[in-house]
Amino acid sequence: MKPETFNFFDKVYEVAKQIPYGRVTSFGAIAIYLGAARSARMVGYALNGSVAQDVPAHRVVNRKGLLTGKHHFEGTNLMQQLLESEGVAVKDNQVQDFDKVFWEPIKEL
DNA sequence: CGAGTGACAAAGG
DNA sequence: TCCTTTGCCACTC
Repeated sequence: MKPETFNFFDKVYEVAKQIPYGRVTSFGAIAIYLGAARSARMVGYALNGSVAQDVPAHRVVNRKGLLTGKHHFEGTNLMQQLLESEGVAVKDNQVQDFDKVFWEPIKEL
């Protein structure tokens, strides 16, 4: 694997994999950590293949704590169930105590 | 290589 | 924090 292969997408996967249990992060936080704060959309775009990358994409939500990408999961409430199983309170597709479970790769990494 | 696209974010109302 | 508009930028075709 050459460094050139380690692109934006791959970095997103690496960061997402490092999200601690019971914690969530936002697309913007990951984007900033990757040095592309304005490419937050790409983070979500990359996570499209997160399932194939064994990435817990259910821990990645938008900056409001909303499970914007639940539509990309199998079921309609799978994403929420996964988070609740990890101890993250989710209500109406929105993460409760978002500021408490928020995990910033910038600080942690 | 140009046009379209998107799991967002920030700014304005 | 709600709704709308704008910007952005990496990826795909």
